[in-house]
Parts: sequence; structure tokens; C-alpha cells
Amino acid sequence: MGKAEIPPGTLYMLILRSLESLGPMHGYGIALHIERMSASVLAVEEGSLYPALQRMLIKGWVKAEWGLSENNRRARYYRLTTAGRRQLVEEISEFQRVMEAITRVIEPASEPALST
Amino acid sequence: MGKAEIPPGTLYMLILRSLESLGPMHGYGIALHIERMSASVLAVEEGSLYPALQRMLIKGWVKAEWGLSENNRRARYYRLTTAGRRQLVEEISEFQRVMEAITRVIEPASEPALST
DNA sequence: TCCTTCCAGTAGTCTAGCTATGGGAAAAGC
DNA sequence: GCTTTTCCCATAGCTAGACTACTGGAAGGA
Repeated sequence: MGKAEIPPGTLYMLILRSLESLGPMHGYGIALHIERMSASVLAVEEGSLYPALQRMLIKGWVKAEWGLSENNRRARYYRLTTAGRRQLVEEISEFQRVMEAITRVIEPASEPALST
Repeated sequence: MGKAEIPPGTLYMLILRSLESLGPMHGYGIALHIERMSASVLAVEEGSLYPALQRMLIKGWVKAEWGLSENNRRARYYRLTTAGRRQLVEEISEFQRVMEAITRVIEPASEPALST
């Protein structure tokens, strides 16, 4: 059923938003959260998630710290920075702007196109 | 103002939908239509549009035919095929499915996350 | 004659998500 | 005790597809 793919350009937003909800969390927990909140429509592959987190560290949107998970495992906890929160607000706003624009293009219910 | 970018993965859908509205149309007309319907939020670059149309020809979603534009210029008119219409329905449906999923992740209004 | 508008296309770059792979440690099953 | 599963991290290499920058040409008006 669910192909469960992440549309390019939305992963940062999903991760940032998850961290805002969850507080400091490790990668695995972020992925679980996204999958659960989306009712399994979205599935974040590890090969997408960890590189994205690395880039986000470099961009300064998150900070990382090693710790122990609730399951007593070594885990790297990511925490939103101020820049990360700012980025999240921007991304959501831009996302909604573009989605509304796309909707305006595809929505004008299929007039049968009588032309010709 | 408008960065006017096309989210990767949505261009086919926008083109297919434009052709459904307009009937057979040349590339330039498709681009204008998308820009107008989106109130200039979306701008399709020629370097994105024409390669996409080529790929759509190969996939069999459109057929092309040379003709004369309303401005008396040589133009290549693209027409939806049956497969193209089927594809459009699928793309819109999948798009909405994924957008709803993303909304479920980002929407749960920012509870202040009192945690620490 | 020049400039703008209209129209088509290609080459090469880059972002970023994916597959595939390789760890390793804790808990649970046998 | 041994094995399997679950949890957790990370990288290398591939690929789709949108972008910039460019070439090219004809119509029509200034």
C-alpha cells in the first residue's frame, strides 16, 4: 500500500517539527514519530534521516549530544536551536504558500474541456 | 518576493493538469498557465519544462505535434493521451494523500513544549 | 534596423532522498 | 549460554529531477 516516500524538500520541516513536539530526541525516535503521526503514510529511511541530521547540525538548526535512550541504549539526542525554530516557522510558511499555489492550479475541477 | 519554485515531483502533475484544462497546448502556453493560475507563486523555468515534456513523451503521457501558435509562430502542441489522464488522476490522488500525511505531522499546533 | 516577445531545446550542476551495507550493544527468546 | 530481534548510528554510491546558463530562430513593432 503505502509507498511511504518523503517529498523532496519536506524532510527538514518534518524533523524540525518532530523535535519541537518531542523535545530532545534521537534519530530513531524522530523517525518513529513521523511514521506514527502520518499513520504510516510517510516512512523516513535511515539513509535519508541521518545524512539530513548531519546537514542540519552543520546548518546550526540542531545540536547533538550523546546519551542513553529509554531502552538503555547509546543514542544521540538532537535538540532544536533558536535558528532551528526560526527555520521551522519559515519552512512551514513557505510550504503552505506553495501548496496553496499548487492547489489553485490543480483544483479548478475538471471542466470537460469542450474545446475542439 | 515569490521565489517561485516547483517542488520536485509536482511538475508532471502541474503540466498534465494544465493540458487537461487547456486542451492541446505548446510548452510556453503551459508555463504561462501554471504561472497565472498560481498567481505567480510558481514559475516553470524553460530548462525544467522542456526536459520534463521530453520525458513525458517517452513515458507516453502526451503526444506532440508541430503547428502554428495563435501568434503565428512555430510551436509544438502537446496533447494528453489516455495514459496521461490516468497518470494525472493517480498523481493528484497520491499528492493529496501525502499532503494530508504531512499536515498531520506538522499541524498538532505548537504545544509550547514546556519540557525543560 | 534593432529590440522585444514568443517558442524550443541542450549541457552541465546540484540537492537531497533512496538502496545497500556495515557496525554494535541491549533485551528477549530458546 | 547462544541466537535472534530490536534498537540505534552512519556512510557510499545511485538516481530523479529541477536549476542555471546557454544557443537558436522567427514574428512584429519601434
